[in-house]
Amino acid sequence: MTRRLTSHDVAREAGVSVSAVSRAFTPGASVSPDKKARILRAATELGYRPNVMARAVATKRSNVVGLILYNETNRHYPEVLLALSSAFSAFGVRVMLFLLEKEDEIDATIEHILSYQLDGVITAALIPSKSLELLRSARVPLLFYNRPGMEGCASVSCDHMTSGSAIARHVIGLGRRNIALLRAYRDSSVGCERMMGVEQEIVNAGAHIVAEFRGQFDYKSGVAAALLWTAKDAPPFDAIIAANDMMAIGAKDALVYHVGRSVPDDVVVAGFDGTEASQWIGNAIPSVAQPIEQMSRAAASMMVDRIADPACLPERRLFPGRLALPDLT
Amino acid sequence: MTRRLTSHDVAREAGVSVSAVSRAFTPGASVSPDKKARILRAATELGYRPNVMARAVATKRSNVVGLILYNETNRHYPEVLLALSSAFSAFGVRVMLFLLEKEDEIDATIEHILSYQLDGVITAALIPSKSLELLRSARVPLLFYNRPGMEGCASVSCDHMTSGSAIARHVIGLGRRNIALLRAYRDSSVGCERMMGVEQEIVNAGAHIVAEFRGQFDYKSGVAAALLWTAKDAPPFDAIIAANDMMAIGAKDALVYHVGRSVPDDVVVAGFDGTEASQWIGNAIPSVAQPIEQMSRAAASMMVDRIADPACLPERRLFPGRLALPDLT
DNA sequence: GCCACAGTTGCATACGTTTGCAATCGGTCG
DNA sequence: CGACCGATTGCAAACGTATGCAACTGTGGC
Repeated sequence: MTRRLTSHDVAREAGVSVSAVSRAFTPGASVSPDKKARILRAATELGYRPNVMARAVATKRSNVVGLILYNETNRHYPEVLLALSSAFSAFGVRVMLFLLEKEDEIDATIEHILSYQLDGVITAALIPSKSLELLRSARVPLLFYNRPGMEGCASVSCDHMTSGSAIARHVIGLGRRNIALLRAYRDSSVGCERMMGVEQEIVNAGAHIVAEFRGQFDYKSGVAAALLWTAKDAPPFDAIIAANDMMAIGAKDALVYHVGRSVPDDVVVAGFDGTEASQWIGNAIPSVAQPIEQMSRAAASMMVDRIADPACLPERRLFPGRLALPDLT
Repeated sequence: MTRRLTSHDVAREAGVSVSAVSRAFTPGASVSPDKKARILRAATELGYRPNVMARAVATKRSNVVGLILYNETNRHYPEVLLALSSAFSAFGVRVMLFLLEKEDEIDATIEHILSYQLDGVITAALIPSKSLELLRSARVPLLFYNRPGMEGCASVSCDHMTSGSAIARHVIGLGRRNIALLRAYRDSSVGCERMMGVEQEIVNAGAHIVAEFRGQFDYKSGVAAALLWTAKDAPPFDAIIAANDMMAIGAKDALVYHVGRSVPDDVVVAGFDGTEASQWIGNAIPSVAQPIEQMSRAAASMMVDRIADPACLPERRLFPGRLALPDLT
């Protein structure tokens, strides 16, 4: 039964005290260079690595942040998770994932997070004010990702409204005037902001919203909307703008394969997120991509700052979307 | 400056010792029912939650497992991550993500993992024998996910070979005899196993492999392969089987939109993974889905077992793929 | 030779929990 | 009534690290 190596073992091996070992592994601590070298040599020789958990208990800092995500089918979040995890690792910070299976798990999740002594929390989910208060009183820095966020809370978001205006301008620039809007459900802040931008641009340009439908961000919703809009008695339209790419692709497929319309000749179909699929030759959906890399890096660095100085101002950073137009070769 | 609540606070409030508080929060510990109730009441009243880090130090068990993934564009892994995280949360175990940006980070990552005192490690990446030895000597249970794994290592995988046979049988059942193979790079075990199954079935059925190409699991590779195979002097083919859906969709798109072939009439294109995109009307790619949910649940329960009893046999569980045929309505 | 001083070092304590052990308690059985 | 037994309880020592503080070192200035 081999016991795990501790700083005591290294101290004995190098002929110094445990304090010295601890200091050798703490950047900027007061150790003479030669002693530090001797300790590090002994450590690598024995195969010692400081115990992060014990360090966390002693310093009250875990170097781990929590990430709260919905377990929805939205294929966008996994990508965000990877980008965030990668961005944080540049700061030596790890990410622990907290998935919400159901809406009402959020309070229990916050309780979990509190007991994990995390240094901070990034959430892509809304947080009820009760839990928000809990986090605040425990002084754990909070950062909203793509959420409007509360007053006094830091956030990193894509500027969905101007993204909406941009895609609408592009569609209108293609000569379309009668536009059908494939919205998301009402409490999706991202979906609402996008569509607000879209509407505003349509109004400004004097084009028309001829039909609306609320979907669930998924392929099926797109199909359903397109079928509904092409039933008889439905008003004619020459463009569809959907709140995300999945719905746009669903609508496009239904138009082409079920109804026999030509896309983009008869109808231009546009979406959001700039997913890979939107750029495939077979889909060729104009879209607006979120700058996930930049947003993640910003989130990571803001979080690290807030951990270092909790009194740091709750900045809200907005990143513009990037128009992603399919390469029609 | 409010200090964090500790078991001492609860003990004082409830008029008991810290040990009693600890036992009240430890299932199966020896506390009288009424005292336990009093403690829990005091705890919720104060808003106390045990400190998981400190507990981890004391018990040498963190209730956190590490998950090693490649940061590749493979859209399949994020889904696995979510499923695993969800499966583990049923056991009260959290998942900490370790992303490999580059191939050579694996050893450094293992070092990190060791210093995090994780209870176990699930890896979708190969692990060099040096690091493997490190993990083994630290007695941290290891589980390979969709990797052949070493001797004596537990693993959970999809049975890619029979999946390959199944999809090939399906393609041949559609009357195709001249099949082009869109392989993955040589060191992808998943890709190789799939193609071995495919080849075996083709040979058994007396059909022919008329062309081969190695891709990178991405859309672009599929496009490139299809263009290559339809250049003049290339042998004719009536089916393509690709090592995953992305490549299959790329090949299909190139055939349809660049070359003007009809899919599936002229050429049947099949893939692997049963992604949502493969089932879209516009793609309609026959595929084989991995039973991610079941695999994740199996992985979680195996890992939990191995944590409880490290001497537990290194079982290898293989799950059959599920044929995913597009709904051609 | 003495003092001030900056840089090192180790001791001891703290971090918040768990747990072995011994003590205590109440009850039952002979 | 005493002995024994099981359940409960608190004390104290872990777990592995960080760090304030005092002691110690060697240096230079007067």
